[in-house]
Amino acid sequence: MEKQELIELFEQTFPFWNNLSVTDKETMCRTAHHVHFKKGMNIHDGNECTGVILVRTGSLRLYILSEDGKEITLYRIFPGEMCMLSASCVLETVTFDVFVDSEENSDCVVIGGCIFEDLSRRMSEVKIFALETALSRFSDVMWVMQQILFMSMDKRLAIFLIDESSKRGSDIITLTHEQIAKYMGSAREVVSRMLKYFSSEGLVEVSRGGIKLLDKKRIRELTF
Amino acid sequence: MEKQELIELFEQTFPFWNNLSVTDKETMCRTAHHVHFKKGMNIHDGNECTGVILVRTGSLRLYILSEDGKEITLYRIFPGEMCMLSASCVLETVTFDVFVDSEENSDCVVIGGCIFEDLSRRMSEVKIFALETALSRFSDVMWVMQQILFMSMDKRLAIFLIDESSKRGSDIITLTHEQIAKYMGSAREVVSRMLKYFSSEGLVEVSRGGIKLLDKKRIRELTF
DNA sequence: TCTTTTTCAGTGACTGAATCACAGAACTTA
DNA sequence: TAAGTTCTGTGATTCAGTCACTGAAAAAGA
Repeated sequence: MEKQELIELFEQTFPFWNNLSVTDKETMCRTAHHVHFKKGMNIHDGNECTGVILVRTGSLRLYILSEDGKEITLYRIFPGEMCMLSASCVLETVTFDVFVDSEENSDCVVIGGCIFEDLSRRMSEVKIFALETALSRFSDVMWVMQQILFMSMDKRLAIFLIDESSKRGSDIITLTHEQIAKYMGSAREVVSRMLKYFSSEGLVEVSRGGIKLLDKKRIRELTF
Repeated sequence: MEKQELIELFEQTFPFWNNLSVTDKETMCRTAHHVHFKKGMNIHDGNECTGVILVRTGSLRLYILSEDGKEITLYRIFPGEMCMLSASCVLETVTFDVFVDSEENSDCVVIGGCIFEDLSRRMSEVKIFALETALSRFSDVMWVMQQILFMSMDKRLAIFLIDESSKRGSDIITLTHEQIAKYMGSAREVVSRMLKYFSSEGLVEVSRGGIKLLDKKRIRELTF
């Protein structure tokens, strides 16, 4: 990856970039690693401080894990966004363990936690950016929680299908029931059964590894 | 409330206090209101920016509310602590609605949201404090979520009883099943049934409005 | 190409917890 | 002491998650 390219990426990602000293800019560029993560690979497991991860292509999934292996997806990170919670050392106040997987083959740029930590200690601007980035995900997480805690499965699945369809810009969702269940914090069988019900109502058409939305209007009604 | 008393409170609460200008200190003192909240009273409902609330005596309960009235308690705020999420205007990145009730008769000091906002815009130190305070609760909320999502009722109730007993420094917990259910994000009947089971096992003794912990050792074992 | 293996989906039985609809007991207040 | 309110107990029901297993479809290997 070109240095110029890296600088451009940093410019658009970090509002504080232009206020950094030449030395700090140099350090950032020199220490930033361009990393390719294979689909399904675990990137961060709550232990060491992986650092700040910028996603260029692909997507990451951030989740919590129970002792008996149950996962709840908190949110996903798409190109242009970044993962701040993986830089646990920058955010001492965040004490719960998050896990990060690469959902697809993803190209990322990783900035070592200590580099960022050093910057954030010296420049309040950087610290504010880190805190705000982390805090803004708090709201995403609360939305997920409200869905899991307050909404019925049919409503949640409808919301998921509509969201996913608009995000990907397609009426065909190529995800397995297992994946959907993970995103929704539910179980595969539950998703399968609900999809079958949706299908019997003519809302969707299910096939192996894919769901086609037939009647978005009526699916959307379920989300109200 | 004496001005001197107020200054002392601010000194121990806000690490940035001594770096404020005399004018700012003056403004803070002049605009801070000493408010008494009656037990059970709603203090903040997610709409207007109530401001930063410092608890002096009593306790507040912060919770989210579903459309059909179900509540999940996120955390509680005790003397010496403060509620930052009620200052929604200071934290633009927090977009979900929280509700705050006074659990008991509580003496609080409220600093208007706009005063704090103005400060935080001018002094990065104040902004960092606000963000860090809010973010530190993120971890509390995640702990609550992990309990609700991953743990069985008996374990959760055991954790609650042990926590509450150590917090109040007493083996007798004077809460109704209804209150416990609200704190735990469950239903009264469920708590009643589980308490009856605990009682049949000789772990606790239940009476109207109170629970006496008989065998803390075995209750604690349930929390593992 | 034809197996073999792996991944994905379908299904019935079961369990835990939330909800509903009561009833009765124990305090409070008039 | 009666009446009202708050708190608790209980059975029936529903919903979602879990378990155990099956078959179907796709991918990999021979």
